[in-house]
Amino acid sequence: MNNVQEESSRDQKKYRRRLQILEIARGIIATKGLRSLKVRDVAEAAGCSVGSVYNEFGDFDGVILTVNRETVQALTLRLVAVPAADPVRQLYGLATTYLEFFAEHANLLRSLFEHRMEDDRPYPDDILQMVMDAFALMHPPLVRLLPNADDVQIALLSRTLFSAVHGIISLGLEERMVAVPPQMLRQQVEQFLDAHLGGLGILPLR
Amino acid sequence: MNNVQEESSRDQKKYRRRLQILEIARGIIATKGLRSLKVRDVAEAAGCSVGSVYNEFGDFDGVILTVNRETVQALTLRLVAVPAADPVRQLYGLATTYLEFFAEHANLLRSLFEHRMEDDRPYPDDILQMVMDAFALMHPPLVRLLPNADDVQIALLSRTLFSAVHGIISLGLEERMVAVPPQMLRQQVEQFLDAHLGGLGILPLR
DNA sequence: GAGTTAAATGAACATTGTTCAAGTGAGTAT
DNA sequence: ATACTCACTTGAACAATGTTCATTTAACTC
Repeated sequence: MNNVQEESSRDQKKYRRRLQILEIARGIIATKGLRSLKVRDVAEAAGCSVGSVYNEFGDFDGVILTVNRETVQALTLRLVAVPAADPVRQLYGLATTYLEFFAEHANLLRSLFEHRMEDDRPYPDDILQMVMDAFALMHPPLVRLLPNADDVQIALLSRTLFSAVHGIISLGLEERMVAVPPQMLRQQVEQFLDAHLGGLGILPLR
Repeated sequence: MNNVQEESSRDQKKYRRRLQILEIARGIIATKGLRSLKVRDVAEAAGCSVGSVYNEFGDFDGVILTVNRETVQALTLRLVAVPAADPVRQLYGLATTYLEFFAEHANLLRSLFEHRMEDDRPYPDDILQMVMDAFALMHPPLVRLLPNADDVQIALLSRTLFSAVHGIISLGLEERMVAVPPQMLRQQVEQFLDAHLGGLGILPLR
């Protein structure tokens, strides 16, 4: 039972620390990259022992995967908030929103796409599914714009188009590779959509 | 001076072992992924001490980067061999050749695009330049197909288009993500080019 | 308050990248 | 042929980092 001095139960404390660990890990990944994430740094910053990190997440991959899971969730929140009134604007909105999110959280996105599991353990299915779902968000507007097309074809097209946008953005923001200026990148993505939608018989925005 | 028993000078031995180390490292990356590459494994397989690996490559990143360098070189060789007679076919050829190469050497390509340097050391410029140059191989055919376009615009378009193809392929081959069947992926890439070239006012192949 | 149990601890261990003092041997000079 | 030199090799030791677990702690229960 709770008394006055203890403001939180054991579970609440545990949960708070879990969040704290995740926040610290996310901060390190975001600012210094996944490769700079170290168990001891996280434990020290969270004011606990390394054992506690393992107790909470099983292994270190568990911390990374949880951060990655939350990254997809945050991305999805941003993407589903794109207005759906005009399907063409929605497609542009999805692309530029992805660009904005990627630019704001480049290292978190890289952690999501580049992290490899130890040995041959499989990547968690739920994360993969969330990524696939996010990439499928172009499906509804495409259905509206191509009412005569096969639904399976559109599903494929949706993934293809989003993957293409992903490629343009992820390589464009790759500072290793003489990065493209961010404003130019937006223009690049939009021009890409102009041409591609045009080629699909859809009247583009410009 | 050489005698009969020693078939090679010191330098030749050194060079041979360098090649051997690279071959072993490449094999491990290709079959088990970059994360499974270990100095001791490489040294043991090459029949030398870990110190010799360091002596030859400076640090372990040096081995990885040399493998990556050779990967881009091999990729470039394949891409420049694409026939240039018909610029439209050349564009399709570049894309499908990239797909083939990526499918054959998925882990080597991932090593190239996903490897991050320790700390904040910069990625070697020559490798970045080679990647950029490879991605610029769509420039000449695009110039021929869009004679009235600004050359800078075409340079941008070339990189955008290749980046898009890269995104489609790298995510499509990502076995983590319920990979797309390989033959379907080729069709996907070609349909992508159909639509995009069409949108650019270029008559596509199909 | 005593007992139970989940959680925390951190030292010890395992793995892996890195260094370096000592040894080796191919080339060279005499 | 012998001695010398110096670049290269070696592998043990070290450093950094992920992982485990016997012990301790403290929250909860009765």
